[in-house]
Amino acid sequence: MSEQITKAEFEVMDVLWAKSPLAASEIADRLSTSNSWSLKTVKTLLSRLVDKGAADHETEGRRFLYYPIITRQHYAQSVTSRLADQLFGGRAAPLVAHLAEGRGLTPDDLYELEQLIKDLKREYD
Amino acid sequence: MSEQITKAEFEVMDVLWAKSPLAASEIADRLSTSNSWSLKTVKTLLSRLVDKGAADHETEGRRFLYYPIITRQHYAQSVTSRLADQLFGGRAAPLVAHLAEGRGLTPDDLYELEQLIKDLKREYD
DNA sequence: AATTTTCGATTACAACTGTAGTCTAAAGCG
DNA sequence: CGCTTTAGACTACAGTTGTAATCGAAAATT
Repeated sequence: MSEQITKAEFEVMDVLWAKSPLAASEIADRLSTSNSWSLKTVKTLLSRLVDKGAADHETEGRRFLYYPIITRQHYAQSVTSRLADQLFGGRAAPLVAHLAEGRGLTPDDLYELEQLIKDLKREYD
Repeated sequence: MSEQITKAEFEVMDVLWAKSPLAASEIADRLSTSNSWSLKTVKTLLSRLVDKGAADHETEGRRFLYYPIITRQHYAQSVTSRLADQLFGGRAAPLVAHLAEGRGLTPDDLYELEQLIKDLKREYD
């Protein structure tokens, strides 16, 4: 199911998550700020994403317009979940603690988290 | 610096984090419950971890006793941080939200988080 | 219509990973 | 003191990933 999306492939997906459908050349353009991949490279990555079922394309004239199949939500969730399981026995608090320790959460972060927790607690009634 | 530790290598590190120093055969034994790797495989993984600077060994008689160089703390922090950056622009709340949505946080998780946040807020005074 | 450009498809190729096997020397066994 | 076991060192080999290049067909240009 949820296949291994590699680091390079993720960047391509991130472009598609921001806007789709897009042609390969458009995707390459949007990636050109962050990377220096040739168009060929981007096309290879796109093919692999299609093979893996993470994206697909429709045909427009003689070129393809790509769009994501798996959602960013879904992907984020599965990766986060896997990380939490592996590193923290599935518990959220140590994960957040590590974030806090590693880089400091801003007061905004804390406020946001507080609200989130309030909401989640309300669900338990 | 903090090198790429692969999935298989991580499992070996996890054994070392639990107890060290250990000989290769002991490590293989401890892994045998979760995996079915041959001793050779474990030794290869150990060598690679040493190459990557994640572990090292001391000599005892004619065999090696391995121990971790990078700590679990450090590793967890760097992986968590990278994930948060990549997926959530470095913000913690969406990360927790995803955990919550994906699998449900237990009331205990929430309580723990609440305490953690309280502590962190206190630091801002 | 002939030439150039542009697509996607196929192929390349080295580094990294998973998963060992072989080689060599030392250590213990008989 | 030879024979077997055991350790680490070195080698292997297919699959994945990063990073393209080449090929053949269709489209655009001149």
